[in-house]
Amino acid sequence: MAQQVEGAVAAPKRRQARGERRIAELLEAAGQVFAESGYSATTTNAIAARAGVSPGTLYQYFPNKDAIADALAERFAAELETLQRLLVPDLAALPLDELLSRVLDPMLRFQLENPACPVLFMGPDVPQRLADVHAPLQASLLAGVADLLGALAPQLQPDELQRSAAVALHMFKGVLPLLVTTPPAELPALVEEIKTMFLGYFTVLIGRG
Amino acid sequence: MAQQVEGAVAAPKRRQARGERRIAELLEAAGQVFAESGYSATTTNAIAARAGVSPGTLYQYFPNKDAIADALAERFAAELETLQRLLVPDLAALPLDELLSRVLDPMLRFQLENPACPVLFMGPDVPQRLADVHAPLQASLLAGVADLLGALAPQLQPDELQRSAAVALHMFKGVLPLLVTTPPAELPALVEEIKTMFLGYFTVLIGRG
DNA sequence: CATGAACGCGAGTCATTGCTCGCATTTACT
DNA sequence: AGTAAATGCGAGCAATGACTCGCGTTCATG
Repeated sequence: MAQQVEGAVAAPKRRQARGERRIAELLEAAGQVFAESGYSATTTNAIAARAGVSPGTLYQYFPNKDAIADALAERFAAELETLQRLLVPDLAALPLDELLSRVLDPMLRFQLENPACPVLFMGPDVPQRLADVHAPLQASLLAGVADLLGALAPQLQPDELQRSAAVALHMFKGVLPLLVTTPPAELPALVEEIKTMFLGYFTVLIGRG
Repeated sequence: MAQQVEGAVAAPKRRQARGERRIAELLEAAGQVFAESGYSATTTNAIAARAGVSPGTLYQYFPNKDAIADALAERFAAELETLQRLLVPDLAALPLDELLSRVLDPMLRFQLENPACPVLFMGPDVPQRLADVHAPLQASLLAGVADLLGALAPQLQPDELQRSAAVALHMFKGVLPLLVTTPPAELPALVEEIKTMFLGYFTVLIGRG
């Protein structure tokens, strides 16, 4: 991030100010185009055009199309890993609706600001390597949800917890497209509705003797 | 469908026996490949190869790639329209779990047998024309769900019904990937879990005075 | 069997798109 | 100002994939 000093560390590229900005712009543009068109249908030329630069400029900062997706996905992975730390079983002590707010609010905000995230993580047309790279994160998220559910509903068996956690994650994924297509004015109501959805499901899970 | 007669109607192609079979094989293959790779990432050559024919043969029956997706989508649309007729508000008289079984069982079976359906109807990379063609069906499904919900929870306002119906539909979409990746032995349990998910959500919606 | 039409093939064409290269411009530092 | 490196461009190169074409095969009919 900070290499104004001439001594420099690791990657001692000199004039990084513009470069870093360009990279950020390119990733932003890539995120938009990926979100709109999916992975295979987006062209590098479209990304460059969206960022307002020429194809050559794009390829000065990224060796190929995959690398762009990688860089975006890595950023997403880092943020998701941070968000995942919210999924501690201690939360189970809270009232269910507050628990849901604590977990869902940051998660939904992140997804709203990064609509390309689900495309790159779960699109059917992403390069296999990218899918492999993020399988562990998916698994870890799943485990986090399963643990939380286990704390909420101790009577459930491990395989039931796995299944319920998987269903919960897929419910979440499923409503993401709604987030980005909903006009901002109706967002709060939608977020409430999503919480209601989880509230209902989890209540049934907990209430099963 | 049945044109053994030589008089013929509309499209009086003569030797349809083999041809119809090929078309069915090609659509079946296309469904598989679309489901695996999404629209833009599937190549017509891959479809032909999956069907065990040459590219030229494929293009004898379909003018272009879009037409293949169209044919598949039209078939899906027809089946979905049939399934949608199950969504009558009369169902609201039934116990909630039986209502859910009546609606979800056929729906889930259809989706399980046609994994390409969500890809073609909701993929971000389908040609715009295809998306337009099926927007009405989507809207009609949404209205059906909203009506059913209205019968179940009469105290909800129209805009709340719309929102809840949209969320319900997206929940459904979201769990579809689970269906096709779940080993057959665990399918019944998954289906039960999906019903539980809707049961919880709808119960909260109904129970709100 | 003869014949014409449907069927089938797969190498080849053409447009698209990922990507490169040579050169011009900007910037940081002397 | 002088410089060298970083940045920028956009016309093109090459690979991919949608689609065609000419020819051979199979089948329903007379």
